[in-house]
Formats: sequence, structure tokens, C-alpha cells
Amino acid sequence: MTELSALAQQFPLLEGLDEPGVAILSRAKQVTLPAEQIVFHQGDQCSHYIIVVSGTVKVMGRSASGREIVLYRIEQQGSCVLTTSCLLGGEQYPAEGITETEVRAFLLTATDFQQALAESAGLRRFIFDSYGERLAAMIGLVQEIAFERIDQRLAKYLIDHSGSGFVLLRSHQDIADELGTAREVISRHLKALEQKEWLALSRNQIMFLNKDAIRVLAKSE
Amino acid sequence: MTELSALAQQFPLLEGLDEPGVAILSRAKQVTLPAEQIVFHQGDQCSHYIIVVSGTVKVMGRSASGREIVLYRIEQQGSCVLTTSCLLGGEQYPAEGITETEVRAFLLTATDFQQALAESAGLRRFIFDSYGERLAAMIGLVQEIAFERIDQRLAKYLIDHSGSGFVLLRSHQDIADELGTAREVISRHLKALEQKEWLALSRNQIMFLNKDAIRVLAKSE
DNA sequence: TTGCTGAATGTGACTAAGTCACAGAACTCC
DNA sequence: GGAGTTCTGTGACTTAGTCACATTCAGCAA
Repeated sequence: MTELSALAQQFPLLEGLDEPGVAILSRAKQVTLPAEQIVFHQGDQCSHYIIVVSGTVKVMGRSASGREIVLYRIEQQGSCVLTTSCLLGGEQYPAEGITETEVRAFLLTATDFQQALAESAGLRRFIFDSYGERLAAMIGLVQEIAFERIDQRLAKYLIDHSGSGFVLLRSHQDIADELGTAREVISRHLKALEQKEWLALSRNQIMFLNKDAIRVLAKSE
Repeated sequence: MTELSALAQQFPLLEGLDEPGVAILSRAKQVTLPAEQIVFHQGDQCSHYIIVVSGTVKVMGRSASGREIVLYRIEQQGSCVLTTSCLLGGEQYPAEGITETEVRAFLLTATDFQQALAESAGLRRFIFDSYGERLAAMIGLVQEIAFERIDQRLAKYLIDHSGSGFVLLRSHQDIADELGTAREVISRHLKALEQKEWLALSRNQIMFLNKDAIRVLAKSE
């Protein structure tokens, strides 16, 4: 319980959480996972419900031919997972989860999870919100893949993953895996942007020369 | 209430539903929508939670250039919607819903919906299950679009939408809109299948000559 | 029956994306 | 400073998507 209250500072969910919710969370197992750790495989049975306290978990799909695509991220400060559907439906994970950073998380058993849904309005709300965000994001992703051009999606990626910086340290393969396409495709588009003098490329590094132009490309095309 | 019990026969959810659940559903507005009716637009605010009793609602996205893709269907006998996330988060629909057949449905207000979550284990279970199925289906769809070839997806479509019959009445445009691609692409692939003598094509009609071959194509390729 | 109209389908030419098979560069670690 | 690994570049080719039409078909009206 002291540990819980230590967490509260960095974990807004806990602040003002109702009594039953606190009780359930204090029963939960707390785990710390190192970076690059596989949290669940495609095809695994789910056994626990995960609430991420800090760090990020990347959820991705993999094709037979070895291509990958990032479906979404379970982000720092609170979101949760598709564990839900598996847990309740007893189904298998349709995707793979990998920590990107060190991750601290709560693990709830199926029973505790059901109880959380039944008894804690706060947790219920939290779980539903995460679920909803995820579904909306997936709908957006489907439309992006189906309708948008790679150069625009690439621009969006560059903007989203560079924050306010002017250098992005990432290999072409990393980017291809995020967007669900082939490395060559990314290499060629990056090269085209370099020829426009919007970027400067070197091994594992992309430097922005004209970030505004990229930003415009990311918006509408 | 008499009306409710009349529904119970065809609507498994009601059978054995707990007391609070029945109370909430009996307060719900029941509506009947004609076929081809728009249920919600992309960008609409959500105001109600929908539970479909009979008929199907098709949920689809639309691109700037006019292409469409079917995200999923809200099916006969019970499933529900992404209304959930909008309702709770006060967000907008990221997609468009259209009835494919005449549809009978319950509409719950946001308040009743919250109450259903809090008080009825049966409804909560129902809502969560639908949610989970949907999310899993969307994850599958992302991977299908990102990784699978059109001919395989087309074959899958033909098999899934023809049931046990040997004729499918559908235009090429309809199929393209379902799969999120262009009509010409579908026309060409269908023609290729006709040349293999697996199909016979005529206006608005596809006849199977070798359904097993199509079935094989749908599986692995 | 004929002719009109709108919807559905066919086709060629072209651009974009994805695959395959390498070649070459750049880093890491003895 | 090699050796091995990872990353990037490139050409040739297949598949998918776009564009601009031509053609065909069904239904209806004259």
C-alpha cells in the first residue's frame, strides 16, 4: 500500500480512484520488464490483464513473408490492452507485444479484472476509455493503409517520431516495419526527399533540412 | 414489457438476462430502420448506444478520392458498436454506418448505457464481448490489407458472401467497395478467374464453376 | 421493335508499391 | 586492419491503383 501511494504521483489513474478500485490494484502483481522483452506472442492464450504504469509496449502484426506492422502502442501513464477481449472470450492474441523501453505494469488476474469491471466505476471507466481509443485508432489505421500514399504516411511518421528535434535515429527497416511496407520502398522515398533537399540521410540517421515541407506533405498532399 | 418478452424468442441476449438489465432494456427506445438508411455519418456526434436485434448495419470508411472500405458489420441477433467509445469519450464517429437490410434495434441513452455497465453483469458482458470481437476483427483487417494479395482477399470475399450457393449477385464496384480497392482491379482479377474457368461472369452476377478452387485460393495461396 | 439512357464492364497506358537478387558502404569487434 | 554484420542503393520485374475512354447490357418509352 505504501508502494501504491508512491506510484500515485506519477500515475494519474490512482489519484481519486474509488475504494474498490484501490483494493483491487493493491492486490495486483506489479512487474518491471526490461526493454525489448516480448510480452505476448501471436497465438498466446491470455492470462492477465495489463495496465502499463510507465514505458511503452509496441503491439504489432507479422506476415508470413516476414513483414511487420505496428498496430498501436500501449503508452506511458496508463493505457491498457486487447488482453481484455482475450481474457473474457478466452481467445488468443491476434498480435505480438514487445516492450520498447523498460516497462512497469500491473497484472490483474482474470477474476480480479472481472471484479474491477463490476465494482469500480473508476477502473471500469479507465478500461472502457482505453478500449475505445484503441478501436478508433485501429479504424483510422485501416483507412490510412487502404487509402493513403506511402510518401504521406512516411512524412507523418517522420513528423510524429521526431518531436521537436531535427534528427531522427532510425534505420529504414525500422520505419518500414512501423508502416507495414518493404524497406526498399522506404529507402527510395527517403532518397527522393533527400533529392528535394528536405532531408539529409546517413546510416541510421535522418536529418531534417526543411521540416515544414515534410509537415505539409504529412497533412494533405 | 409484453413487447420485450415477444422479442426474447429471437434475441438470445434477453434470455436469462439479469433483473437490472431487463429493466434498462425495457426503458430503451425500440426503432425499426429501413434498408439503405444511414445510421451515422463520419464526423457525427454520438448520442445513443445501439443494440441491433435483427438485420445488419454495415460500417465503412470513405477516402477523399471516393473509394470505400467495409470495416465490419453489426450483425443480426445482437452485436453492438463503436458508439461506445464515442459515447464515453464524447468523440466523433470515425466512420459511417448504413443499414443493409431492415433493422430493428434498441437505443440506449448515454445515461442508461452507463447504468447498464454499472448494474447489469449480463449487459456488461455482452457489451464487452462485442467490443472485443470488433477489436480483434479490426486487427485482422489491418493485417489482411497490409499483407495479403488482392486475389486472395477477393477469393475470400466470394466464398464468404456466397454461402452454399453457386451464384453471387453483386457488381464489381460493390466488391471493390467492400475490399477497399478500385473497380478495375476487381474486374481484372475476376476476368482472370473466368479465364481459368473457375467462374462465369455476367452483368451483376458471378457464377461459380469450380468453387473448390476458389476456396483453395482463399486459404493460403 | 427500336432507340435512349444509365449502369456495368472492358481495356490500354501509365504511376505507385512490393519483390527479388544482388552490390557496396559503414560500423563493430577482435 | 580484417572479418563479419548491419544498413543502404539499385535494377529488373510483378502487382496494385489511376485515368480516360470504349463497349455492352438492361429497362423503359415511344
